[in-house]
Amino acid sequence: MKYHLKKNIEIALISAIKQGKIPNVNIPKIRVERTKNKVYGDFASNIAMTLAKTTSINPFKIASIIVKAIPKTDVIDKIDIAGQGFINFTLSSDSKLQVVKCILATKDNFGKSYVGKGKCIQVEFVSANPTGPLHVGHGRSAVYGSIISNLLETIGFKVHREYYVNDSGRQVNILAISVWLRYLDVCGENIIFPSSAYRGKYVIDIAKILHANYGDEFFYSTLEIFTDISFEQPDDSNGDVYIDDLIEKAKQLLGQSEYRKIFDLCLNTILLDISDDLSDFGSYYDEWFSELSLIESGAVNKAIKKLKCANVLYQKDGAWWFKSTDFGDEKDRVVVRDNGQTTYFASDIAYHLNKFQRGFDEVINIWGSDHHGYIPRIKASLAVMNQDESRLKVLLVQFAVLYRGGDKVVMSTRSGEFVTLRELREEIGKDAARFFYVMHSAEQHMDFDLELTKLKNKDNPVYYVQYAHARICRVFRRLADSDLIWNRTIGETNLGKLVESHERDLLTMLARYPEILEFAALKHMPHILAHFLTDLSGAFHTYYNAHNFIINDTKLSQARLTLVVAVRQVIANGLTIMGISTLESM
RNA sequence: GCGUCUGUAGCUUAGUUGGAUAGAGCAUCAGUUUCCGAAACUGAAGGUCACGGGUUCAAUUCCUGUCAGGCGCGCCA
Repeated sequence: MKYHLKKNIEIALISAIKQGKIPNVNIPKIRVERTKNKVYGDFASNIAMTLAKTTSINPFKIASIIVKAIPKTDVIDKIDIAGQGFINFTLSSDSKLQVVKCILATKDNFGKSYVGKGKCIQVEFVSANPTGPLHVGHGRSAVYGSIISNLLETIGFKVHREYYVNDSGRQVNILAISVWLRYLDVCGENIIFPSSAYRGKYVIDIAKILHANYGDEFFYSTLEIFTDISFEQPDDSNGDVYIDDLIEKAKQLLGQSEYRKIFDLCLNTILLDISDDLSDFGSYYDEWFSELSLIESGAVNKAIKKLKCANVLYQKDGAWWFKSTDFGDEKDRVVVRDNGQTTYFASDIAYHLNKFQRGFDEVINIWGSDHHGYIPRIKASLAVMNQDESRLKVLLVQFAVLYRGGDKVVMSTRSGEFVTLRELREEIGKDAARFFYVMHSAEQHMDFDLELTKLKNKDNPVYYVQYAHARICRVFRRLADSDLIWNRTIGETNLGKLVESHERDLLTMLARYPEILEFAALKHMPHILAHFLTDLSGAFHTYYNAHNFIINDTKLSQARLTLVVAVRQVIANGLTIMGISTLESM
C-alpha cells in the first residue's frame, strides 16, 4: 500500500514537472507513513514540505499541485492537504476490508514476508559461562535473542541460533575444583572451602552426582592436597593465586585424564541444565559452539598467527599483546599470557573469524551491556584479518533490576543469594516472564516488579493479550451452544457492513501487522510487537464491550464474527513469534 | 578521571532514517453487568519531554555543554 501511494506521488511529481508547474529539481526520497491520528486519514506524506526549500514554493501550493496530478484509483477514497502541507490519504472502505480475507486465507502465514530474501543471519545470545545455573539477568537476553531470531525468520531470513560455550579457561576450572572439593566432603574429608570458589548449592549437587558415578575414584586426603599450597588469606587478597594453585595441584594429583572426567561431568551437567532451562523458557538453539573445540582444533593458534603476520602483535612482560589501540580501543590487549596460555579474547578472535568463515551474511551478537567495552577490540581483530566488520552487529541488552513489591531484590553470586531463571519461571510462569522482559526496549534500563507479573488483570499485559484471544474463543463456544455456526463465506461477502468506528480501527490495526513485523525485525526491536499486540487486544476489548457479535441480523453477525476470527489469528501469530502461549480459555 | 548507555505524568514506560494536539498502563477520582466471561469497558485529572545553547520551514528525536544515574576500564570470562 505504501509502495502504491509512493508510486502515485512520483507519477504526479513527474507530470507536474513536465508541465512546468514545479521547477525541475532533484526529487527527494518520497516518504509515506501511517498517520498517528486517524483524523488525518490512513497515510500521509511530507513530500511538499521537503520540496519547499529547493523549489522555493510554499509547501501548501506544492501539495495542491501534486494532489491534482495524482491518478485516480479505487484504492484511495480521498486526498487532503492539511497542516503545513501534509498530503493525507484516506483509503477506500473496500480496500481496507481486504486484509480480513487475506488473514483468513493465509492463517498462520499472515505477516510473513520475504524481505530477508533468504539471507543467512547468525544470532548468538545468552552464552553465559557454564559455571552455574542461569539467573534472571540472563533471562532478558534469552527472550530478546529468541524473539529477534523469530522475527527475522518471519520476514524471510534464514536464522542460525547459537550459544557460545565458554568451556575453556579459568572459570570452568574453578567450577571443576569447587565440585571436586565438595566431592571430597562427600567422601568424608573435612575441607575448608575457599571463598573464591563457587559456593552455590548446585556445586554440592554435582559433587554428589560425581560420587554416585565414580565412587571414591578421585579421592585424595587433605594432607596430600594442601601440602605445598600457601594458606588462603582471611581477607581473600590472594584468592586468585590460591585457587589457581589448587587447580594445578588437582591436575597433578589426578592426572590429565582423571581431571578431565571431573571437568566433563561438571560441564555436561551444567550445560544440560542450561539448555533444559532455556527450552522450557521458550528459547531454542540450533547450535552449541564450544570454545574448547577452537583451541583443540588449532583455530586459536591459527588466528594468532594471522595477527602476527599482520604485524599487530608485540611481546611485553613475557606476554603477547594485540595493538588494538591502533583501531580505536582504549588499551592494548593480551592474547597470549606469559604462561603460554591463550586468553578468552584470543578464543573470541578465532570464534568470530570462524563465524565469518561459515559464510553468514550477517552476524548478530546479543551481549549484556557490561560487555560494551569489548566491541572495539573484536571489530579491530576482524579488520586486521581482512574481514568486513560491518557484517557484525552487536546488540546490547541493559540489565533488569528485580523488585518485589517496592523492594529491590539484591543479588550476589558469591553469597549464593541470587534468583535463578528457573525460580523466576516457577514463580511467575514462562509467558509472563517473556512478556515482561520484552515489553521494553532493550537499551532501556528496566525495573521488573515480580508482584506485578503475578497479577491476573490488565496491570499484567500478558493476561490482557491472552485474554483477548481466549475471549474470542469463548464467543465461538457460545455460538456453538446456541446451535449456530460461523459461515466464512457469508461473513466475507458482508464485510461491507462493518462501519462502526471500532471496526474501522481494528481493520487498520490488522493491516499494520505485517509492517510492524518488518520494522521490529529490521530494527531489532521486539518490544514493538509486544506493544502492538497490547494495542490490538485493547481495541478488541473495547469493541467487545461496545457491540455484540451474536445477533439476529445474520449478515452483520457473520461479518463481525469474521472480523473477530481475523483478530484472533493475528494475536495468535504474534504471540507465537514471542514464544508465548495462546490460550483458548483461562 | 576516561569511555559508553540512559534521563518523557506520582510510578512503569511508548514515541527510530526530524513532522500535525508527546501516546499507553498503574495509582487517583467519577461511572458501566437483567446483555457473547467485569481477567473487560467509558470518562476526568495529571507533562517547562533533566537543564542551557545550536542546526532548520519543523527538534522528545540531530549536534554541543552542564547535571544525575547504570555499566565498563584484569595476563577473569
